Amino acid sequence: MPAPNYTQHLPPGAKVAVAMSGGVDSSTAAALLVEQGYDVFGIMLRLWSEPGREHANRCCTPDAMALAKRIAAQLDIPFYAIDAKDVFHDKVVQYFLDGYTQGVTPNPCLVCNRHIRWEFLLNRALTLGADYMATGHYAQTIRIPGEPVKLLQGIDPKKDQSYVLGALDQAQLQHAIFPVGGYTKPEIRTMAEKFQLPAARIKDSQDLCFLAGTDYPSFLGRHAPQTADPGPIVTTGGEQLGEHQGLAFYTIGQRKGLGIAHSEPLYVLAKQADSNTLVVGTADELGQSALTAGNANWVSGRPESAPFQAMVKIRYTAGLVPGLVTPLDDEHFAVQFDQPVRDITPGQAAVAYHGSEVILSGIIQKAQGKQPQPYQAIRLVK
RNA sequence: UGGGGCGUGGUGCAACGGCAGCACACCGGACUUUGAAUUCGUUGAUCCUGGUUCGAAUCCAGGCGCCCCGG
Repeated sequence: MPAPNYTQHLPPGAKVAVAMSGGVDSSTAAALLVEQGYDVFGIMLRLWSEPGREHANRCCTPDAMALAKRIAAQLDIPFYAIDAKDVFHDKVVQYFLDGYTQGVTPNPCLVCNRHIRWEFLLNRALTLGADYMATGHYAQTIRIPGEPVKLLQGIDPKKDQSYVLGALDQAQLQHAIFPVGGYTKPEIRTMAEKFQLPAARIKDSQDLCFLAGTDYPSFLGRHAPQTADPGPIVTTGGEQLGEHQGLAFYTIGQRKGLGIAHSEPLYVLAKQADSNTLVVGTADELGQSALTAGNANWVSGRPESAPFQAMVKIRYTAGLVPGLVTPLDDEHFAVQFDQPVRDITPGQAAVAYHGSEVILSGIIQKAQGKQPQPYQAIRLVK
């Protein structure tokens, strides 16, 4: 069994709040911390749900809440439920709706981690006397006294979640513990069995919790009906192939759902908000070589000023690709990739790594290079 | 109202007279704490009526529909 890295330089017996969800990872995290002798308590968010659909919210159904409470009781730790409905709606759901309304593809999980879990919830945990807060994220930290806390990828490359934590700052990381990040998912499941946690066999969570079991287009339809604005689907040559139902329902690189029969698969190359046009093309037209990002977060708290080579991830489930990162100003940076990269999508995060260490995170504002030629959208169909 | 061409799943195309196949789309599953991607799989068709033939998407006749030329 690998050494539990997360205990590095943690005071023995420290008081640790565990953000619980009722799932395997956070439950095992809590059990591990209890086993390590920390003074543990459980804490869980009550998040916003669509009125009338509360039972379908995957993050915090009454069932999940009851399960987490039961696990806490089994571990013999206190458990607190924290209401975060309003702040979650204001920060996350609104961000989600605004992003799609503006024509980008937002990642609400990033915002939730930054503003809900690691701000709102962390503050509650500290108020409740905690020294640290733990979550079930597959990520790792390194604490060396006198140095910034480092954020590392989880050991399990298939489960690594450091990408969604790249927006955390030092004030947050100082208090962060990721007990499961030093283990693989199978190891965690095995431990959950060993601890006899009822969550051991529960399927991993997925999809956006607040969508209430529906798909996001129908959620947009209910909460941002103005996004249902049909317009032309055209090729880079300007030929119209069909009609889209609203740019918000598509994202860069998307293949399914275009409804266009063609001799080969077509993918979304670009969304042109000004002309309400969806630009599509073949697989070999995908791929761009550079991006610029905003909302820069230097994890160490110490921004670089010179360009540097790094491995960069442009969406949650993507490989690391090499590129040159160039800081532009306090808020912005650019990345020039060594090779063209598919599906660089405004609204998603670009996260730069040195080895397994997260250096820098930002929100992609635009992709550049090998961009489809600008053209005038022309209606050619009858 | 002369000539020529074409009618096959939702779309675009294949099939020497011999089990109607492919691509795209659609639908479903897997994967995934975002949207996607990827992957596995299921549906689904010979314009109509006759004729020739052991056997017709294929050959013949007629009908219906569409396209091009008739500068």
